[in-house]
Amino acid sequence: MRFSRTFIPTTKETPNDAVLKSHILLIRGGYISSVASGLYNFLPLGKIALDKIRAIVKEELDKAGCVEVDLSFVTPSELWEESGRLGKFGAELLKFRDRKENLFVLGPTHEEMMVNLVRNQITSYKQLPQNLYQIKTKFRDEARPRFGLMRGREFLMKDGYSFHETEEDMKREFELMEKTYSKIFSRLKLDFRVVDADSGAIGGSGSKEFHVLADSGEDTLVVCDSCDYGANIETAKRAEPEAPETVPEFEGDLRFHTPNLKSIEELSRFFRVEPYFLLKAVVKKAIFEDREEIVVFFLRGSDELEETKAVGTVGALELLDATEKEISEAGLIAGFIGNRNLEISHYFDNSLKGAKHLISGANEIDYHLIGTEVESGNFADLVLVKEGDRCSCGGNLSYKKGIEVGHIFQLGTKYSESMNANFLNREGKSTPFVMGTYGIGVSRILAGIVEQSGDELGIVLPESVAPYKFNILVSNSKNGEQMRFGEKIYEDLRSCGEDVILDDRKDRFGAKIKDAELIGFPYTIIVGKSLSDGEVEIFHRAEQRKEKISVLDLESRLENL
RNA sequence: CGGGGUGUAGCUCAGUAUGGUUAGAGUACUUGGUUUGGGACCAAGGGGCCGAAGGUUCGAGUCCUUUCACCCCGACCA
Repeated sequence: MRFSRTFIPTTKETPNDAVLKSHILLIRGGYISSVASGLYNFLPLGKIALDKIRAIVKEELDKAGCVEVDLSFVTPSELWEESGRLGKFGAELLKFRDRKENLFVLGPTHEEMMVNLVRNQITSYKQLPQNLYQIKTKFRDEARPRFGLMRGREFLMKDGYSFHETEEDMKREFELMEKTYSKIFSRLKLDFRVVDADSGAIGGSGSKEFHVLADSGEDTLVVCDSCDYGANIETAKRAEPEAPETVPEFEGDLRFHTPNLKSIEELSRFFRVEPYFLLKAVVKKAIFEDREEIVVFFLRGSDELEETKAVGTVGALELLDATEKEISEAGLIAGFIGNRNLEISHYFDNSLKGAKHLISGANEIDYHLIGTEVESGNFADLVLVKEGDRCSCGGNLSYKKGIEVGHIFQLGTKYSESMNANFLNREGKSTPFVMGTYGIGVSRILAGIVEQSGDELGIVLPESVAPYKFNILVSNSKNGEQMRFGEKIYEDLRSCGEDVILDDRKDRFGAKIKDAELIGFPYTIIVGKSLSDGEVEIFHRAEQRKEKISVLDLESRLENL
């Protein structure tokens, strides 16, 4: 490609509506342009890069035995009613009617469509397993699109769905997909982590996310420094912390006057007791589909509540902070809440199983109980894992920020049951498919790569993704000798099948090299004034290094890049 | 959906507290000339419904009302 003939609108200024590095650089580099909130055009460079990522995804999936399809983007609302997700997905679904007043949905994900495709077509265990995927535009009417390609409304996603005879076979495929995804992200030269994830409302026994590590990531990951444990903070586990050495000797629910002492800190100081031995009560209002309820979560005073875990524990749609009014209406006294004689729903964190020598609220104003115990109740993992907590391997846990680029899911029979998608098993019995579902955010990967490797000069892309591996920069395009030599390398590389672009624009050297740095061509061959001495330079973008080389050695040097 | 901010040339922004020539700069663009290794210089040009609608006024980019769009923080995010 000749630079002068393609369309690469680079800008010197950073666009006023971009904040994130990847967003700024992709726009400045002429990869994308914005259309409306959460909507982007892919310009020639962006399109090529996206296609290259897409090709890698496809290649690895096909190797793993997956089969590509392409389902219609516009999906009939009936399918969504059938699965029960029309209301649940809510405002994120972009709905509209056709001229006959039929309701349609722009696909945000395609479980329904895919189940609909295979049901009544795959009818026997002999046709299983099957793993179908597509790489296709999705649309989610996000409440707040942001960060450019990172969280757009329209985006390119690979979504795959597998169908199995048994749970075991689905798990086998799940593991295969984990390996396949890891290969894909490795080929894309991403620094990524596979972590345990919250299965969420969708259910299922296992879910893993693939995160590109980057400070700008929206998710917090808990990772171990000595084993390969990693988890989204929403589901992260830790080894039980060791109890402090000084154990308070209180026993037997002694009522103690504690006027106005409400916070963990105040109580800890007053009683000279580690927060570990205080019973912390967190009051929330749980919202269910048909009702609301005040719920109390008990933790050790040294711990904090992880809300996603709490939501899962009570099976609520969401948890809101309870207001003072709601707390007192529920018969609770803020600051003095304890587990004794507590009428309303409450849950204990697992770390409180069999806990003794505790100090808790007495459910009575200005009184606490000392030496109380937790004997029985509903226990669950509720705790927010903190940096510095111990991993079960003994290592140290710390936080990292991640950009979610992949998510694999053991779905089970949720959709096949609700949508009546069955097959005949070996016993001749009609059975719902056991399903897995696997997603990759293809356009988000492009943002993730730039986020992770972009530097102060601009974009840095791995060769596997870069639109052009070689950029031939003719320093002075009016200089016949330079231009002829540039043309020659250009033709040579092209005939070798390399992705190469010839910067034949009439700009000066400074402007062209700035663009080369911004766009991030892996190698820029600078044909300049030293050509008369028989030399050119190769600029290595990632290392920001210039290499002088004799024109005689150029060909063999380029072959080895 | 709550809170905040911004809309003026392709892009980045002045101008708006206090209304008043023909609305500015930089950059980008066109033409001519000089220049040619780190976003050149000189000269001459083209480019604006001042987000939209309504209002106040002799007069509105500027004041008032309504509205739309975009961005940020939060809520939300299979």
